[in-house]
Amino acid sequence: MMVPMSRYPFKATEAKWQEIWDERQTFVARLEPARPKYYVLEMFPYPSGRIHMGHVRNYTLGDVVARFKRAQGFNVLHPMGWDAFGLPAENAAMAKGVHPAAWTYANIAEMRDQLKSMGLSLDWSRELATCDPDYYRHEQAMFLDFLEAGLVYRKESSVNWDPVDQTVLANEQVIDGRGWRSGALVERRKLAQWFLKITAYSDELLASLAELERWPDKVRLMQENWIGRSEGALVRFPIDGQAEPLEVFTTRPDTLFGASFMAISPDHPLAAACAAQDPDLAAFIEACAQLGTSEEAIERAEKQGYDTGLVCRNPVQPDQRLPVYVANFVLMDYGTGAIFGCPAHDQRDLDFARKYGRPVTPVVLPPDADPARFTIADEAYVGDGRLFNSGFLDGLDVPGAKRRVIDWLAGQGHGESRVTYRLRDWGVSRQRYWGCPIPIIHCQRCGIVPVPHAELPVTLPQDVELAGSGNPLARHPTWKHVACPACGGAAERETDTFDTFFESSWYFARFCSPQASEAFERTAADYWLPVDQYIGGVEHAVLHLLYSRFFMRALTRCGYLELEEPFAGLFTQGMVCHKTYRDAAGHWLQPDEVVDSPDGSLQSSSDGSPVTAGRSEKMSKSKRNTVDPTATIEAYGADTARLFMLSDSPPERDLEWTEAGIDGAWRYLNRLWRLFDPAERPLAAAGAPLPADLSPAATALKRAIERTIDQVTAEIERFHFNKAVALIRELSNQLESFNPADPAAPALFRLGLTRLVQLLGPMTPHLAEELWQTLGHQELLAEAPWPVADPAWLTEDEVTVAIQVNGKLRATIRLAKGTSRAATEAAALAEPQVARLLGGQAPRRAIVVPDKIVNLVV
RNA sequence: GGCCCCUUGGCGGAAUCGGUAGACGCUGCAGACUUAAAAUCUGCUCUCCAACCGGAGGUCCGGGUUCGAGUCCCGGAGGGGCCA
Repeated sequence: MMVPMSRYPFKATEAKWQEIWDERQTFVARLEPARPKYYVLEMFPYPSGRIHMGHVRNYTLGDVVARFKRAQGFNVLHPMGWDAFGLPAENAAMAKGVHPAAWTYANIAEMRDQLKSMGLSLDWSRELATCDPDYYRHEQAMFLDFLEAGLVYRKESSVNWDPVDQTVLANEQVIDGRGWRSGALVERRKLAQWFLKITAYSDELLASLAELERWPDKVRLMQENWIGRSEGALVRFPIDGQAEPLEVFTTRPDTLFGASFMAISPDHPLAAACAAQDPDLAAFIEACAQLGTSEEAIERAEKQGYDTGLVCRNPVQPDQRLPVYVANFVLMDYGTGAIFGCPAHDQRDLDFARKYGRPVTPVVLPPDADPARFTIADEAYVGDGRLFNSGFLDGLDVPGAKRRVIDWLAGQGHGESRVTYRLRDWGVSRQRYWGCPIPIIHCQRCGIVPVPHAELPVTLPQDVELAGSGNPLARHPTWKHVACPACGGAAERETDTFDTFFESSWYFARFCSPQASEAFERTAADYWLPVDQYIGGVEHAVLHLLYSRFFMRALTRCGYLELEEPFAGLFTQGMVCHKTYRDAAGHWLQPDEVVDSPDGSLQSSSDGSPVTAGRSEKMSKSKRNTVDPTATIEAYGADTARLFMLSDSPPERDLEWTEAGIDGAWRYLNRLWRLFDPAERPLAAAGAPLPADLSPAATALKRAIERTIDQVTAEIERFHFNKAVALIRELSNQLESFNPADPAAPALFRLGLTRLVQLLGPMTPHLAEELWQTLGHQELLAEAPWPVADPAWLTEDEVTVAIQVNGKLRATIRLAKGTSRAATEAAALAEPQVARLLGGQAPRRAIVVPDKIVNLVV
């Protein structure tokens, strides 16, 4: 066995093993019902053209889990696909004159090669792209089934409308109230759109969060906030001269006696009714529509109202007249689209009351305040206290007053308790070309007609003109014109396409049977689902993950699957960051455009002008602080990049990309390579037993080997990959410095190196596979079982006990494990260093924790 | 504004339960090898006092609980996230 002990030839080695894994179909998953399964999934990428460091980190983390679980004997499913619909393809098409499909598939081809160069243990036979009609035909069928199940409806809803581009904008395309492309002021416009009834599951989606024990608390909290359950009351305020009362949802019914006005949303039907007789009001409502649709924009805008002239009566004190305003800060989508204003105890209401001269009556008295003198200046009091100025509620605390007033309202027929949610139904219509067509036909006579299942998929037309205004599908000369499936008359297709979150809400289930003619093959889905470990960025904490949870419930209701929670375990990784650089003019510079001077200053590599380094930020094109993973893999190999991704930073935290860190990983791989030099460290024959008599050093090494197996296994299980790497490095340091002349050395080297390679397998698979072969193994490391520590060597017979005097460490002693309290204390007192400090005095008190610590108090 | 999280050497970080703070690595310094450099190897690298032995301080700041606090509690500062 001759191994060339120069530098580790990563290029040839990585190519060699990737080819072997591929040929032997090592990572192709097969349904084997008798074996325990483990489904590892990383969030699939958008095919933007090139992978970035965030991908490298994400897929490295997932690959460690996949390879680890495989070694532990699980039947692992680890697939990859493409989130292939979306706006960037349309933008690229317009900018470069390529068809979105051509652009997308070219990007996929490129990125597939890049991912393959990472040596990931993926089952590529299950690859899918969501823009493939064979994929999206199923979601069209799902939509129709949801429609039938009552989970889909169509309603008028506000969208951000760019009046110059004549197009609908997503919220993130609105920057400071203007269209990102045209720069025109964005308007709010009503459009009939399709909605999925996610709110039908509000309570369930909220309650089940508690069962997602392997999800980060942070994400569960975010979803909880997003669903936003609030308990309160529905209150009916009679309107003078009208039969129908004004319905209001409030979380503070206890402050009803402090009401001083009513406010309704500009979109409220009552506002429209009043505007019909009042042109000024109509103009005001029009102006509110300029505000855009985001809550943030509405919140930041100045509070404005318009008095409709209508008057409500306060149910708890009917003599009180409450003017009704149309107000720009009341949202139609939340509660009932109407509120009562209690200025003393709500800041927004207070600002409004001050502006329009409404009275401010405090009704909750803070603890210790004097009821005769307590007044509200320009800050509302939102805290706890006792009710006053409130008739039959006087003297109650806030929760008590809420219960009391709700009982009273219910008794009088003026209201009842009510739970509302912040969560809104999911609007899935997008006025774009590069998305899944919504399989609906609009017929003049029959109305809304589903496309018959047999005619699915509704595919996108190839010939499309993307430049221009409005929805490209609507502008297409022929595509939308069809015969009505019901009456045969002339009708038109729906020209909107689905939100791309639609595709990502079920792709993980499709991976179980990606070629099946039906959406899911039940045996496969039942076997593989749920995903055991899902890994991705925290930016998807709410939308994607919540939609998917809803989707599985909806699919279950429609008989597709039997599954509630798609992701049993979730891990959210941190971002990859890098230093930022700017030249004297303030332009961002790429890292490779900056050179270090010997004096420590930074200069531009092109013209030598001075450069300032900024703080480390998430890698982004705009800050030009990206590092191309392919260049790194070219220069150092995939294993180096992977190892660096796992070292140092815990995976949930942000990782600082540094050249020094990459160098460090590369040096370590070469060090490992040299560790296998048979001239330096001859190995015993495979299977040769350890000598019976071990030197103390050999015993310690043997123990270290076994303990490392045990600890690395535990750390990988806990996702503490940085600690696992540290432990592995520690063991290789010990092997490196072990005396080759020790009689047990050849056997210990073989054992230690074997274990080292096995533990490294999930992290640096190519090098590990190569070294595994060097050790003489015929089978692949990728198919070898995970090592198990010999428990006999995990227990120490001697332990180090720390001795403190008054809480300060003064000495450490070695004692036999399990030494009694009394003996431990005696040994501590006998320690010369301790005896000196005690000066012959007996300690006042001695705390003894056997095998751990002694604290002597004097 | 509300809720939640974080803060440990020059740097990334380690320290399952309240029990030896700084594992592992990066950087830096010194040395070995070399004609020289790279690569590699060895040693040192929290601060202060001390030639050495050793000692004092130290986990954002201020309090508290405890024999003992990076870890628990209260208050504050700074940073981040979510919701407004």
